[in-house]
Amino acid sequence: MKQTAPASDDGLKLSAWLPYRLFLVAAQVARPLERFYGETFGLSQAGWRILAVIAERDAANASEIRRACALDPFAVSRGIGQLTELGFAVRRSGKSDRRFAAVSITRSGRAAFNRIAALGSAIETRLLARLSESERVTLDSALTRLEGESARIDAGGWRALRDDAGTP
Amino acid sequence: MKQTAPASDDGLKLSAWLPYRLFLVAAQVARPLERFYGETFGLSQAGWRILAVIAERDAANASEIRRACALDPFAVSRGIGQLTELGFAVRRSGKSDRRFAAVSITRSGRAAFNRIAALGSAIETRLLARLSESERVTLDSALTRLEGESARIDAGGWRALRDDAGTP
DNA sequence: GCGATATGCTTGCACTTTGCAATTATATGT
DNA sequence: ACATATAATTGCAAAGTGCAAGCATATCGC
Repeated sequence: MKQTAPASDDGLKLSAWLPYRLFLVAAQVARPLERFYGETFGLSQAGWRILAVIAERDAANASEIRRACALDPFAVSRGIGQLTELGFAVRRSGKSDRRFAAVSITRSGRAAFNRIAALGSAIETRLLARLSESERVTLDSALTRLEGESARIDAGGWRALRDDAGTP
Repeated sequence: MKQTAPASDDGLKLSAWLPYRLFLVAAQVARPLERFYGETFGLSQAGWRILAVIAERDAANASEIRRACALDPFAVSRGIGQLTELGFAVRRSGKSDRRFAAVSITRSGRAAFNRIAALGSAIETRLLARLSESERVTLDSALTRLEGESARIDAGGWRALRDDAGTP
C-alpha cells in the first residue's frame, strides 16, 4: 500500500527549468561579491546596486534609481540612507521640484565602487571566458529579449499566466 | 567647486553586466510565481524548490535536496518542516541508516506541485517563445557551462577573485 | 561490547530584511 | 486657499537568515 505519490508529473524538472537555471548562475555568482562588499563596507545588495547606478550617472533621483535597479521605493529610500550614512552618497534636494532629491556619489563612494566593480568584472570575465565569441553575441541578444518578456510577465502577475496556461 | 565625483569609472555598467542581467530576468519571472504559491498555499521559495525536487524523485534525504536546490541544511530542514506541516510531504526515517530521513511527496503535495508547475511552464514557454530554435540550443549549452563556472566562482570565494583581477 | 568521535539533521535565538500603513513634504488643479 | 496628487520616508510587525548548540544515530578504536 503506498500513499506517497501517484507519480504523474507535470514534467517540470527544476534543474532544467530555464528560470531556475538563470537564478542559479546569478545567485552563485552574486554570493562571493555580496560577501565582499558586505564584509568590507557593510553594504547591502540594494546599496551596491544603487551605488552602481549613481556611479554611472552624475545625479539621480529616487525614481530613476528605482527603475534602473528594479527596486521598490522603500528599498531605494533605505539604500540611499545606507549610502549616505557610509559617506558614499549625498542627497541634495532638487532645484525646481523639491520632492525629487538628487543623489550623487561621493569620492569615497566611487573608490568603494571601483573596488567592488573590479571583482564584478573579474566574475564577468570568468563567465564569458567559457563562451565562444558567437555565443556571447547570441546570449547578449537573447538576454535582451528575455529581459523584455520577463518585465511583461512580472507586470502581468500570476492571474495572467494562469490564463495563458490551461486555467488550472 | 565640485566634490561629488572625479568621474573615473571602472566601466562596469550595471544594466550591461552579465550577472545582473541574469538576475533581473530570474527575479522578474520568479516574482509572480512566488506570489502565487505564497498566497495560495503559504509556501516559501525554499518550500517550492524542495517540493519540485521531491516531485521528480520518489524519495530524497536532506542532503540530496540540499545539493539539488542549492540550499543550506538549515533552509532544507525548515523547508521540509513547512511541507510536512502543509501536508505536502512526509518524513520517514530511513531503513538502514536512520540519520537519513527519506522525504517523499504526498498526494496533495503533488496536486499543489502540478498547479505551480503549470504556471512555471507557462512562464518558460513565454520566455522561450522569444527565442529562435538555434538560440535555444545555444542558450542551453552556454548555460550549462555558466552553471559550472559559477559553481566554481562561488566555491572559491571573493579572495580568489581578487587574485584574478589586478589585486585591488 | 562500549566509550569516543564523527555525521546528519534540527532547534533556538539574535539579527536582518521585507512588506505595508501611515506620514511628511511638496506640487498642482479649482 | 483648499483639496487632491505625487515623491519619498518612517515605524513596526512579519518573515527570513545565519549560526551556535543540541539531539539522534552510526562508526571507530580498544
